[in-house]
Amino acid sequence: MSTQARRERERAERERAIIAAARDLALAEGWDAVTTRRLAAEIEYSQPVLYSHFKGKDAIMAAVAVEGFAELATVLVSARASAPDPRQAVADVAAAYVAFAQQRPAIYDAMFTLAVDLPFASQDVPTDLARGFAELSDTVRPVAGDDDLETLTETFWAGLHGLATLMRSGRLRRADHGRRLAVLVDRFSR
Amino acid sequence: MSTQARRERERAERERAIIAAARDLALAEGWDAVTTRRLAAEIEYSQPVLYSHFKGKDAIMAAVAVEGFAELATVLVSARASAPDPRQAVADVAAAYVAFAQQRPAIYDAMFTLAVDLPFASQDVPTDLARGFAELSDTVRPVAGDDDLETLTETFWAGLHGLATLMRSGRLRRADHGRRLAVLVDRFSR
DNA sequence: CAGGAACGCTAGCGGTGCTAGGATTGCTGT
DNA sequence: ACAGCAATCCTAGCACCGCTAGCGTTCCTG
Repeated sequence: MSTQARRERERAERERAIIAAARDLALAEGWDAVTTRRLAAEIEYSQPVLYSHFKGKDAIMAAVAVEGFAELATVLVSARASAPDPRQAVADVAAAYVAFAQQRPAIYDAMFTLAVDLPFASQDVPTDLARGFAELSDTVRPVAGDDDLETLTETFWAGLHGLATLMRSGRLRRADHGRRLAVLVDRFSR
Repeated sequence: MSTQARRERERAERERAIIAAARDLALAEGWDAVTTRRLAAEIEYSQPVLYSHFKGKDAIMAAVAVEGFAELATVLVSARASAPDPRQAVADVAAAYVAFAQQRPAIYDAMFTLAVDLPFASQDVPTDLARGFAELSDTVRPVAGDDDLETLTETFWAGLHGLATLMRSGRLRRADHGRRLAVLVDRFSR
C-alpha cells in the first residue's frame, strides 16, 4: 500500500515538474521554445512520459494557464485590498492587471490568447477565473451607476485586455501607457 | 522590352495569387491550415517559388495583414460617413470595427495578434493603419472632452480590440455582445 | 544559331507533435 | 525464494512543418 502511495506521490511531483518547466521555459524564451523534446530533457525523462500526464502540448499549456488564473486572482485581490478608497481601487486593480500581463507575457498568452477552449472545459479553471472576475466585479461595483454590473465588468475587463495586448505587441507607444490607463479608469469610474 | 514587361506582370499576378490563396485558406480553415506546401499546391507552383516572392511564411501573413488594414480603414470610413450624428457615429464605427474582427477572424489575427513586428517595419502599412486610426480619431473627437485626443483614441481602440478578441475566443457570453458594446460606447461618448 | 542567364523543379535537411512496440523494472502470490 | 505478471519508461519511427541547395530546362540575347 505504501509503495503505491509513494508512486502516486512521485507521479504528482513529476507532473508539477512538467508544468513548472513549461512555465519557466515559456517565460524565459517564449512558447515557441517550449517543445516536447526540450521539456522532456528538462525533467530528465523521455518524451512519451509527457503524454502519460497530459493529452498533448496544448494540455500542458492549459495547465500553465490554470496556474496563471490563480496568480492573477490573488494579484487583483491584494491590489483592491490595499486601496484607500473605491475610486483608487479601480485604478490600482487596473494597474495590477496590466502589470501582470506585462510581467508574465507568456502566461498571459496561455490564459487568453492561445489554448482557446481547453482551460474552460476543465473544472478547476472556472474557480480561479471566476475569482478574478469577481474581484474585478467588486472593484467596479461602487462606480457602476445604472449599468448592469456583469456587463460593465466584462467591458472594463475587455478594455484592460486590449491595452495589455496592444501594448505588448508594439501597437501602442509605450510612453503613454500610464495616460491610457488613466483615461480608461476615468471613463469607467464616473 | 515587352517580354520583360509581360514577365513582371505575370510575376506580380502570381504574387497576388499567393496572397489571395493564403487569405482564403486562412479564412476558411484558420492559419494552422496555411502551410507552404498547401499554398504552393493552390497556386499550382512548387514550394520554393513562394520564397522568391516572400522571405518566409511570416512575410506572406504580413502581406495578408496589409490588405486587412486597407479593408478595415474603408469599413470604418463608410461607417462614420453614413452616421446621422457624432454620437451615433461612435456607436456605428465601434460596431463596424467589431463586426470586421468577427467576420474575418483570421485576417484580424494576422493584423493584430500574430506577425508582431513585420507589418510595422514595412512602408505601406503605416498608410492604411494610420488611415484607420485617423478615422477612429475623427470619430471620437466630438466627444473627447478634456482628454488628449490621441490617448483617448488609443484607449477606445483598445476597448474595441479587447471586446473583439475576448468575444471570439469564447471568454465572453456571445449573447451580451451588443450590450457590452453599448456600455463601451456610452462610457466613451459622454 | 550558339551562349548564357533566369527560372522553377526535385530532393532533402533539421525540426515539430505524437505513437507503437519492446525491454526493464518491481510488486505479488504460491 | 522465486516464477509470473503488471506497470513503467525508453528507443525508434511516423507524418508533417518551414526552408534551401543544386540541377534541368527554357527562353532571351548577341
